Amino acid sequence: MNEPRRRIGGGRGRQAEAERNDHLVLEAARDVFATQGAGAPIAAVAERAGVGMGTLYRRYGSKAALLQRLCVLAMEEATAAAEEGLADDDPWSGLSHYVRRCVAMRSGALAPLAGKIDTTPEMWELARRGGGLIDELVARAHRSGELRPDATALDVAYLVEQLGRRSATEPADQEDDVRLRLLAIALDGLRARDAEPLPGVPPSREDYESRWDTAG
Amino acid sequence: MNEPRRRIGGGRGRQAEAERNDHLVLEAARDVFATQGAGAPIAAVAERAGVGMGTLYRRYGSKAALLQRLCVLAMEEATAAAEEGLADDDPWSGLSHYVRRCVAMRSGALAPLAGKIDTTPEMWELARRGGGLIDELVARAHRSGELRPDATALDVAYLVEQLGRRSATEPADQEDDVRLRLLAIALDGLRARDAEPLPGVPPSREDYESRWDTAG
DNA sequence: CTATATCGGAGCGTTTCGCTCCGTTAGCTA
DNA sequence: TAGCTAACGGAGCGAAACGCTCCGATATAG
Repeated sequence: MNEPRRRIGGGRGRQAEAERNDHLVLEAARDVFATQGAGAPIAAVAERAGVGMGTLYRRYGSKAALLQRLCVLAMEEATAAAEEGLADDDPWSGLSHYVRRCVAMRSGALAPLAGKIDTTPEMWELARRGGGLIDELVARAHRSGELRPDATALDVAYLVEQLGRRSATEPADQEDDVRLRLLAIALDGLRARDAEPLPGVPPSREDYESRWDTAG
Repeated sequence: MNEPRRRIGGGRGRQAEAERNDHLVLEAARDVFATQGAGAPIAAVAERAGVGMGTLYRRYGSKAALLQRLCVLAMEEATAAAEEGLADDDPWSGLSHYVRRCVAMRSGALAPLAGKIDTTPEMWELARRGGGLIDELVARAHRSGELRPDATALDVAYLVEQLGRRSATEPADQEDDVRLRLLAIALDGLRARDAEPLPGVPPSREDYESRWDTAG
Protein backbone atom coordinates (compact mmCIF):
# COMPACT_ATOMS: atom_id res chain seq x y z
CA MET A 1 0.00 0.00 0.00
CA ASN A 2 1.16 3.51 -0.77
CA GLU A 3 1.73 5.70 2.20
CA PRO A 4 -0.87 8.43 2.33
CA ARG A 5 0.65 11.77 1.44
CA ARG A 6 0.78 14.16 4.33
CA ARG A 7 -0.57 17.51 3.43
CA ILE A 8 -0.01 20.26 5.90
CA GLY A 9 -1.02 23.87 6.04
CA GLY A 10 -3.76 24.68 3.59
CA GLY A 11 -4.11 21.11 2.45
CA ARG A 12 -7.43 19.87 1.28
CA GLY A 13 -7.66 16.29 2.36
CA ARG A 14 -9.40 14.89 5.38
CA GLN A 15 -6.12 14.51 7.17
CA ALA A 16 -5.31 18.15 6.68
CA GLU A 17 -8.68 19.07 8.11
CA ALA A 18 -7.87 16.96 11.15
CA GLU A 19 -4.63 18.82 11.71
CA ARG A 20 -6.34 22.16 11.33
CA ASN A 21 -9.00 21.11 13.78
CA ASP A 22 -6.32 20.09 16.21
CA HIS A 23 -5.01 23.62 16.16
CA LEU A 24 -8.45 25.16 16.37
CA VAL A 25 -9.30 23.10 19.41
CA LEU A 26 -6.16 24.07 21.29
CA GLU A 27 -6.63 27.72 20.48
CA ALA A 28 -10.25 27.65 21.53
CA ALA A 29 -9.40 25.77 24.69
CA ARG A 30 -6.86 28.37 25.69
CA ASP A 31 -9.32 31.18 25.10
CA VAL A 32 -12.10 29.49 27.01
CA PHE A 33 -10.16 28.18 29.98
CA ALA A 34 -8.13 31.37 30.29
CA THR A 35 -11.24 33.50 30.56
CA GLN A 36 -13.77 31.18 32.20
CA GLY A 37 -11.47 29.12 34.37
CA ALA A 38 -10.94 25.40 34.53
CA GLY A 39 -14.61 24.86 35.27
CA ALA A 40 -15.67 25.87 31.79
CA PRO A 41 -17.61 23.17 29.94
CA ILE A 42 -15.95 21.20 27.18
CA ALA A 43 -18.90 21.99 24.96
CA ALA A 44 -17.88 25.65 25.09
CA VAL A 45 -14.47 24.75 23.72
CA ALA A 46 -15.98 22.68 20.93
CA GLU A 47 -18.39 25.43 20.01
CA ARG A 48 -15.70 28.10 19.94
CA ALA A 49 -13.48 25.87 17.84
CA GLY A 50 -16.38 25.21 15.49
CA VAL A 51 -16.06 21.44 15.81
CA GLY A 52 -18.22 18.69 17.23
CA MET A 53 -17.72 16.91 20.52
CA GLY A 54 -16.65 13.75 18.77
CA THR A 55 -13.86 15.54 16.97
CA LEU A 56 -12.60 16.93 20.21
CA TYR A 57 -12.72 13.69 22.13
CA ARG A 58 -10.97 11.73 19.42
CA ARG A 59 -7.82 13.73 20.18
CA TYR A 60 -8.08 14.26 23.89
CA GLY A 61 -9.58 11.35 25.71
CA SER A 62 -10.71 13.47 28.61
CA LYS A 63 -11.00 17.03 29.82
CA ALA A 64 -8.01 16.47 32.09
CA ALA A 65 -5.90 15.39 29.14
CA LEU A 66 -6.82 18.53 27.25
CA LEU A 67 -5.97 20.73 30.20
CA GLN A 68 -2.63 19.03 30.64
CA ARG A 69 -1.73 19.37 26.99
CA LEU A 70 -2.73 23.02 27.15
CA CYS A 71 -0.53 23.55 30.15
CA VAL A 72 2.50 21.94 28.58
CA LEU A 73 2.06 24.01 25.44
CA ALA A 74 1.83 27.24 27.39
CA MET A 75 4.95 26.39 29.34
CA GLU A 76 6.81 25.60 26.16
CA GLU A 77 5.80 28.93 24.67
CA ALA A 78 6.91 30.73 27.81
CA THR A 79 10.23 28.93 27.71
CA ALA A 80 10.66 29.94 24.10
CA ALA A 81 9.91 33.55 25.01
CA ALA A 82 12.56 33.43 27.71
CA GLU A 83 15.09 32.09 25.23
CA GLU A 84 14.23 34.88 22.82
CA GLY A 85 14.77 37.33 25.63
CA LEU A 86 18.17 35.89 26.42
CA ALA A 87 19.10 36.06 22.75
CA ASP A 88 18.72 39.82 22.98
CA ASP A 89 22.03 41.40 23.86
CA ASP A 90 20.42 44.21 25.79
CA PRO A 91 19.47 42.84 29.22
CA TRP A 92 16.55 45.16 29.81
CA SER A 93 14.90 44.82 26.44
CA GLY A 94 15.40 41.07 26.71
CA LEU A 95 13.59 40.95 30.03
CA SER A 96 10.78 43.20 28.92
CA HIS A 97 10.39 41.18 25.75
CA TYR A 98 9.85 38.09 27.85
CA VAL A 99 7.32 39.76 30.09
CA ARG A 100 5.41 41.22 27.18
CA ARG A 101 5.26 37.91 25.35
CA CYS A 102 4.06 36.05 28.42
CA VAL A 103 1.31 38.53 29.13
CA ALA A 104 0.27 38.52 25.49
CA MET A 105 0.04 34.74 25.37
CA ARG A 106 -1.89 34.71 28.65
CA SER A 107 0.46 32.24 30.22
CA GLY A 108 -0.55 33.55 33.60
CA ALA A 109 -4.21 33.09 32.88
CA LEU A 110 -3.71 29.37 33.22
CA ALA A 111 -2.57 29.70 36.81
CA PRO A 112 -6.10 28.97 38.08
CA LEU A 113 -5.64 25.48 36.68
CA ALA A 114 -3.24 24.80 39.53
CA GLY A 115 -4.52 22.02 41.72
CA LYS A 116 -7.19 21.06 39.22
CA ILE A 117 -4.94 18.88 37.13
CA ASP A 118 -2.18 16.42 37.88
CA THR A 119 1.23 17.93 37.39
CA THR A 120 3.20 15.53 35.23
CA PRO A 121 6.97 15.04 35.54
CA GLU A 122 7.26 16.63 32.10
CA MET A 123 5.62 19.75 33.48
CA TRP A 124 7.92 19.90 36.50
CA GLU A 125 10.89 19.57 34.22
CA LEU A 126 9.63 22.35 31.94
CA ALA A 127 9.00 24.54 34.95
CA ARG A 128 12.52 23.89 36.22
CA ARG A 129 14.08 24.80 32.89
CA GLY A 130 11.91 27.87 32.48
CA GLY A 131 12.66 28.99 36.00
CA GLY A 132 16.36 28.83 35.30
CA LEU A 133 15.96 30.96 32.21
CA ILE A 134 14.02 33.61 34.10
CA ASP A 135 16.63 33.61 36.82
CA GLU A 136 19.26 34.32 34.21
CA LEU A 137 17.17 37.02 32.53
CA VAL A 138 16.68 38.75 35.86
CA ALA A 139 20.28 38.31 36.97
CA ARG A 140 21.49 39.89 33.74
CA ALA A 141 19.18 42.85 34.20
CA HIS A 142 20.37 43.22 37.78
CA ARG A 143 24.01 43.20 36.71
CA SER A 144 23.42 45.84 34.07
CA GLY A 145 21.78 48.00 36.72
CA GLU A 146 18.55 48.52 34.81
CA LEU A 147 16.28 46.35 36.95
CA ARG A 148 15.59 47.59 40.46
CA PRO A 149 17.75 45.48 42.76
CA ASP A 150 15.00 44.54 45.21
CA ALA A 151 12.84 42.91 42.53
CA THR A 152 13.38 39.17 42.33
CA ALA A 153 12.76 36.67 39.57
CA LEU A 154 9.66 35.48 41.40
CA ASP A 155 8.34 39.02 41.56
CA VAL A 156 8.58 39.04 37.79
CA ALA A 157 6.86 35.66 37.57
CA TYR A 158 4.01 36.85 39.76
CA LEU A 159 3.73 40.03 37.73
CA VAL A 160 3.33 38.05 34.54
CA GLU A 161 0.73 35.88 36.17
CA GLN A 162 -1.27 38.74 37.62
CA LEU A 163 -1.34 40.79 34.44
CA GLY A 164 -2.21 37.72 32.41
CA ARG A 165 -5.44 37.21 34.31
CA ARG A 166 -8.61 38.30 32.62
CA SER A 167 -12.31 38.11 33.11
CA ALA A 168 -14.96 36.45 31.00
CA THR A 169 -16.99 39.59 30.53
CA GLU A 170 -14.94 41.84 28.32
CA PRO A 171 -14.48 42.01 24.60
CA ALA A 172 -10.94 40.78 24.09
CA ASP A 173 -9.64 43.64 21.96
CA GLN A 174 -10.38 46.57 24.21
CA GLU A 175 -9.18 44.59 27.21
CA ASP A 176 -5.85 43.90 25.59
CA ASP A 177 -5.37 47.54 24.78
CA VAL A 178 -5.76 48.48 28.43
CA ARG A 179 -3.55 45.63 29.53
CA LEU A 180 -0.76 46.95 27.35
CA ARG A 181 -0.94 50.24 29.19
CA LEU A 182 -0.88 48.60 32.60
CA LEU A 183 2.02 46.49 31.48
CA ALA A 184 3.95 49.56 30.38
CA ILE A 185 3.30 51.13 33.78
CA ALA A 186 4.46 48.03 35.63
CA LEU A 187 7.59 47.65 33.50
CA ASP A 188 8.40 51.27 34.17
CA GLY A 189 8.01 50.55 37.87
CA LEU A 190 10.53 47.74 37.58
CA ARG A 191 13.33 50.00 36.40
CA ALA A 192 16.09 50.83 38.80
CA ARG A 193 15.95 54.27 40.40
CA ASP A 194 16.03 55.65 43.88
CA ALA A 195 12.63 54.61 45.10
CA GLU A 196 11.32 53.20 48.33
CA PRO A 197 12.28 49.55 48.66
CA LEU A 198 9.64 46.96 47.97
CA PRO A 199 7.58 46.09 51.07
CA GLY A 200 7.40 42.71 52.76
CA VAL A 201 9.69 39.80 52.14
CA PRO A 202 10.49 38.46 48.68
CA PRO A 203 8.28 35.52 47.69
CA SER A 204 9.80 32.08 48.05
CA ARG A 205 10.04 29.49 45.30
CA GLU A 206 8.49 26.93 47.61
CA ASP A 207 5.31 28.94 47.97
CA TYR A 208 5.24 29.62 44.27
CA GLU A 209 5.37 25.95 43.38
CA SER A 210 3.29 24.62 46.22
CA ARG A 211 0.14 25.51 44.36
CA TRP A 212 0.79 22.78 41.84
CA ASP A 213 0.99 19.98 44.34
CA THR A 214 -1.86 17.62 43.81
CA ALA A 215 -4.12 18.30 46.73
CA GLY A 216 -7.57 18.61 45.24
CA MET B 1 -26.13 16.77 65.67
CA ASN B 2 -26.12 20.44 66.46
CA GLU B 3 -23.17 21.61 68.46
CA PRO B 4 -23.74 23.91 71.36
CA ARG B 5 -23.65 27.46 70.17
CA ARG B 6 -20.57 29.53 70.70
CA ARG B 7 -20.75 33.06 71.89
CA ILE B 8 -18.46 35.39 70.13
CA GLY B 9 -17.93 39.05 70.64
CA GLY B 10 -19.75 40.95 73.33
CA GLY B 11 -23.29 40.35 72.16
CA ARG B 12 -25.78 38.26 74.07
CA GLY B 13 -28.94 36.65 73.07
CA ARG B 14 -30.33 35.42 69.85
CA GLN B 15 -30.64 38.79 68.22
CA ALA B 16 -26.97 39.58 68.74
CA GLU B 17 -26.04 36.27 67.18
CA ALA B 18 -28.18 37.11 64.19
CA GLU B 19 -26.31 40.34 63.68
CA ARG B 20 -22.97 38.63 63.98
CA ASN B 21 -24.03 36.01 61.48
CA ASP B 22 -25.08 38.72 59.11
CA HIS B 23 -21.55 40.05 59.17
CA LEU B 24 -19.97 36.62 58.90
CA VAL B 25 -22.04 35.80 55.86
CA LEU B 26 -21.09 38.97 54.01
CA GLU B 27 -17.43 38.52 54.79
CA ALA B 28 -17.48 34.90 53.71
CA ALA B 29 -19.39 35.77 50.57
CA ARG B 30 -16.80 38.32 49.55
CA ASP B 31 -13.99 35.86 50.11
CA VAL B 32 -15.68 33.10 48.21
CA PHE B 33 -17.01 35.05 45.25
CA ALA B 34 -13.84 37.09 44.94
CA THR B 35 -11.70 33.98 44.63
CA GLN B 36 -14.02 31.47 42.98
CA GLY B 37 -16.09 33.79 40.84
CA ALA B 38 -19.83 34.30 40.71
CA GLY B 39 -20.35 30.63 39.95
CA ALA B 40 -19.32 29.56 43.41
CA PRO B 41 -22.00 27.58 45.25
CA ILE B 42 -23.96 29.21 48.04
CA ALA B 43 -23.10 26.25 50.23
CA ALA B 44 -19.46 27.29 50.08
CA VAL B 45 -20.37 30.68 51.47
CA ALA B 46 -22.41 29.13 54.28
CA GLU B 47 -19.63 26.74 55.16
CA ARG B 48 -16.97 29.43 55.23
CA ALA B 49 -19.20 31.61 57.37
CA GLY B 50 -19.79 28.70 59.73
CA VAL B 51 -23.51 29.06 59.27
CA GLY B 52 -26.35 26.89 57.98
CA MET B 53 -28.14 27.38 54.70
CA GLY B 54 -31.31 28.39 56.49
CA THR B 55 -29.53 31.19 58.29
CA LEU B 56 -28.16 32.50 55.04
CA TYR B 57 -31.43 32.36 53.15
CA ARG B 58 -33.37 34.09 55.91
CA ARG B 59 -31.38 37.26 55.14
CA TYR B 60 -30.89 37.02 51.41
CA GLY B 61 -33.82 35.51 49.63
CA SER B 62 -31.69 34.42 46.70
CA LYS B 63 -28.15 34.16 45.46
CA ALA B 64 -28.72 37.15 43.23
CA ALA B 65 -29.80 39.25 46.19
CA LEU B 66 -26.65 38.34 48.07
CA LEU B 67 -24.46 39.21 45.10
CA GLN B 68 -26.18 42.55 44.68
CA ARG B 69 -25.82 43.42 48.35
CA LEU B 70 -22.18 42.44 48.16
CA CYS B 71 -21.65 44.65 45.17
CA VAL B 72 -23.26 47.68 46.77
CA LEU B 73 -21.18 47.23 49.90
CA ALA B 74 -17.95 46.99 47.94
CA MET B 75 -18.81 50.13 46.01
CA GLU B 76 -19.57 51.99 49.20
CA GLU B 77 -16.25 50.97 50.66
CA ALA B 78 -14.44 52.07 47.53
CA THR B 79 -16.22 55.40 47.65
CA ALA B 80 -15.20 55.83 51.26
CA ALA B 81 -11.60 55.06 50.33
CA ALA B 82 -11.71 57.72 47.65
CA GLU B 83 -13.04 60.24 50.15
CA GLU B 84 -10.25 59.36 52.54
CA GLY B 85 -7.78 59.91 49.74
CA LEU B 86 -9.23 63.33 48.96
CA ALA B 87 -9.03 64.24 52.64
CA ASP B 88 -5.28 63.83 52.41
CA ASP B 89 -3.68 67.17 51.55
CA ASP B 90 -0.89 65.53 49.60
CA PRO B 91 -2.26 64.60 46.17
CA TRP B 92 0.04 61.68 45.55
CA SER B 93 -0.30 60.01 48.92
CA GLY B 94 -4.05 60.54 48.67
CA LEU B 95 -4.17 58.74 45.33
CA SER B 96 -1.94 55.91 46.42
CA HIS B 97 -3.96 55.52 49.60
CA TYR B 98 -7.06 55.01 47.50
CA VAL B 99 -5.39 52.48 45.24
CA ARG B 100 -3.95 50.55 48.15
CA ARG B 101 -7.25 50.40 49.97
CA CYS B 102 -9.12 49.23 46.90
CA VAL B 103 -6.65 46.47 46.17
CA ALA B 104 -6.65 45.41 49.82
CA MET B 105 -10.45 45.21 49.93
CA ARG B 106 -10.47 43.31 46.63
CA SER B 107 -12.95 45.67 45.10
CA GLY B 108 -11.65 44.68 41.70
CA ALA B 109 -12.12 41.01 42.40
CA LEU B 110 -15.83 41.52 42.06
CA ALA B 111 -15.51 42.65 38.46
CA PRO B 112 -16.25 39.12 37.20
CA LEU B 113 -19.75 39.60 38.61
CA ALA B 114 -20.42 42.01 35.76
CA GLY B 115 -23.20 40.74 33.59
CA LYS B 116 -24.18 38.06 36.08
CA ILE B 117 -26.35 40.31 38.20
CA ASP B 118 -28.81 43.06 37.47
CA THR B 119 -27.29 46.47 37.95
CA THR B 120 -29.68 48.44 40.13
CA PRO B 121 -30.14 52.21 39.83
CA GLU B 122 -28.55 52.48 43.27
CA MET B 123 -25.44 50.85 41.89
CA TRP B 124 -25.27 53.14 38.87
CA GLU B 125 -25.59 56.11 41.17
CA LEU B 126 -22.82 54.83 43.42
CA ALA B 127 -20.62 54.21 40.42
CA ARG B 128 -21.26 57.73 39.17
CA ARG B 129 -20.34 59.29 42.50
CA GLY B 130 -17.27 57.08 42.88
CA GLY B 131 -16.16 57.86 39.38
CA GLY B 132 -16.31 61.58 40.09
CA LEU B 133 -14.16 61.15 43.18
CA ILE B 134 -11.51 59.21 41.27
CA ASP B 135 -11.51 61.82 38.56
CA GLU B 136 -10.80 64.45 41.20
CA LEU B 137 -8.09 62.35 42.86
CA VAL B 138 -6.37 61.85 39.53
CA ALA B 139 -6.79 65.47 38.43
CA ARG B 140 -5.20 66.67 41.69
CA ALA B 141 -2.25 64.34 41.19
CA HIS B 142 -1.88 65.53 37.62
CA ARG B 143 -1.87 69.18 38.71
CA SER B 144 0.76 68.55 41.36
CA GLY B 145 2.91 66.93 38.68
CA GLU B 146 3.43 63.71 40.59
CA LEU B 147 1.25 61.44 38.42
CA ARG B 148 2.47 60.76 34.92
CA PRO B 149 0.39 62.93 32.61
CA ASP B 150 -0.56 60.18 30.18
CA ALA B 151 -2.20 58.02 32.84
CA THR B 152 -5.95 58.57 33.04
CA ALA B 153 -8.46 57.95 35.80
CA LEU B 154 -9.64 54.87 33.95
CA ASP B 155 -6.11 53.53 33.79
CA VAL B 156 -6.09 53.77 37.56
CA ALA B 157 -9.47 52.06 37.77
CA TYR B 158 -8.30 49.20 35.56
CA LEU B 159 -5.12 48.91 37.59
CA VAL B 160 -7.11 48.52 40.79
CA GLU B 161 -9.29 45.93 39.13
CA GLN B 162 -6.45 43.93 37.68
CA LEU B 163 -4.39 43.84 40.85
CA GLY B 164 -7.45 42.98 42.90
CA ARG B 165 -7.98 39.77 40.98
CA ARG B 166 -6.88 36.59 42.65
CA SER B 167 -7.08 32.89 42.17
CA ALA B 168 -8.75 30.27 44.28
CA THR B 169 -5.64 28.23 44.77
CA GLU B 170 -3.37 30.27 46.97
CA PRO B 171 -3.20 30.68 50.69
CA ALA B 172 -4.41 34.22 51.22
CA ASP B 173 -1.56 35.51 53.36
CA GLN B 174 1.37 34.77 51.09
CA GLU B 175 -0.60 35.97 48.11
CA ASP B 176 -1.30 39.30 49.75
CA ASP B 177 2.37 39.77 50.55
CA VAL B 178 3.29 39.38 46.91
CA ARG B 179 0.46 41.60 45.80
CA LEU B 180 1.77 44.37 47.99
CA ARG B 181 5.07 44.20 46.16
CA LEU B 182 3.43 44.25 42.73
CA LEU B 183 1.32 47.17 43.85
CA ALA B 184 4.40 49.09 44.97
CA ILE B 185 5.98 48.43 41.57
CA ALA B 186 2.89 49.60 39.72
CA LEU B 187 2.51 52.73 41.84
CA ASP B 188 6.14 53.54 41.18
CA GLY B 189 5.42 53.15 37.48
CA LEU B 190 2.61 55.67 37.79
CA ARG B 191 4.89 58.48 38.98
CA ALA B 192 5.72 61.22 36.57
CA ARG B 193 9.16 61.07 34.99
CA ASP B 194 10.55 61.17 31.50
CA ALA B 195 9.51 57.77 30.26
CA GLU B 196 8.09 56.47 27.03
CA PRO B 197 4.45 57.44 26.71
CA LEU B 198 1.84 54.81 27.40
CA PRO B 199 0.96 52.77 24.31
CA GLY B 200 -2.42 52.61 22.60
CA VAL B 201 -5.32 54.91 23.22
CA PRO B 202 -6.66 55.71 26.69
CA PRO B 203 -9.62 53.51 27.66
CA SER B 204 -13.05 55.02 27.30
CA ARG B 205 -15.64 55.28 30.03
CA GLU B 206 -18.21 53.74 27.73
CA ASP B 207 -16.23 50.56 27.36
CA TYR B 208 -15.54 50.47 31.05
CA GLU B 209 -19.19 50.62 31.97
CA SER B 210 -20.56 48.56 29.12
CA ARG B 211 -19.69 45.38 30.97
CA TRP B 212 -22.44 46.05 33.48
CA ASP B 213 -25.24 46.29 31.00
CA THR B 214 -27.67 43.49 31.55
CA ALA B 215 -27.02 41.14 28.70
CA GLY B 216 -26.73 37.76 30.34
C1' DC C 1 -42.57 24.95 81.67
C1' DT C 2 -44.47 26.93 77.28
C1' DA C 3 -43.98 29.88 73.46
C1' DT C 4 -41.23 31.77 69.93
C1' DA C 5 -37.51 33.17 67.18
C1' DT C 6 -33.41 31.53 65.19
C1' DC C 7 -30.37 27.93 63.86
C1' DG C 8 -28.18 23.89 61.04
C1' DG C 9 -28.24 20.91 57.32
C1' DA C 10 -30.53 16.90 54.84
C1' DG C 11 -32.82 16.43 50.69
C1' DC C 12 -35.80 17.72 46.56
C1' DG C 13 -36.19 19.10 41.80
C1' DT C 14 -33.59 21.12 38.31
C1' DT C 15 -29.77 22.24 35.65
C1' DT C 16 -25.25 21.41 33.99
C1' DC C 17 -21.51 18.63 32.61
C1' DG C 18 -18.38 14.98 30.92
C1' DC C 19 -18.52 11.69 27.77
C1' DT C 20 -20.40 8.09 24.38
C1' DC C 21 -22.60 6.56 20.38
C1' DC C 22 -24.12 6.65 15.89
C1' DG C 23 -25.83 8.43 11.54
C1' DT C 24 -23.63 11.50 8.08
C1' DT C 25 -19.99 13.42 5.13
C1' DA C 26 -16.10 13.58 2.25
C1' DG C 27 -11.77 12.04 0.43
C1' DC C 28 -9.38 8.15 -1.58
C1' DT C 29 -8.98 3.87 -4.86
C1' DA C 30 -10.13 1.45 -8.76
C1' DT D 1 -19.00 6.15 -10.71
C1' DA D 2 -19.22 3.15 -6.97
C1' DG D 3 -17.55 1.42 -2.72
C1' DC D 4 -14.71 1.83 1.33
C1' DT D 5 -13.27 4.08 5.29
C1' DA D 6 -11.51 7.70 8.18
C1' DA D 7 -13.07 11.80 10.24
C1' DC D 8 -17.03 14.58 11.42
C1' DG D 9 -21.16 16.67 14.19
C1' DG D 10 -24.22 16.64 17.83
C1' DA D 11 -28.19 14.39 20.37
C1' DG D 12 -28.64 12.22 24.53
C1' DC D 13 -27.32 9.45 28.83
C1' DG D 14 -25.93 8.91 33.59
C1' DA D 15 -23.83 11.37 37.18
C1' DA D 16 -22.74 15.27 39.70
C1' DA D 17 -23.57 19.98 41.32
C1' DC D 18 -26.45 23.54 42.55
C1' DG D 19 -30.25 26.67 44.28
C1' DC D 20 -33.46 26.54 47.46
C1' DT D 21 -36.98 24.64 50.91
C1' DC D 22 -38.39 22.45 54.95
C1' DC D 23 -38.19 20.78 59.44
C1' DG D 24 -36.30 19.10 63.79
C1' DA D 25 -33.23 21.01 67.24
C1' DT D 26 -31.69 24.80 70.20
C1' DA D 27 -31.55 28.88 72.85
C1' DT D 28 -33.84 32.88 75.01
C1' DA D 29 -38.10 35.29 77.04
C1' DG D 30 -41.94 35.27 80.09
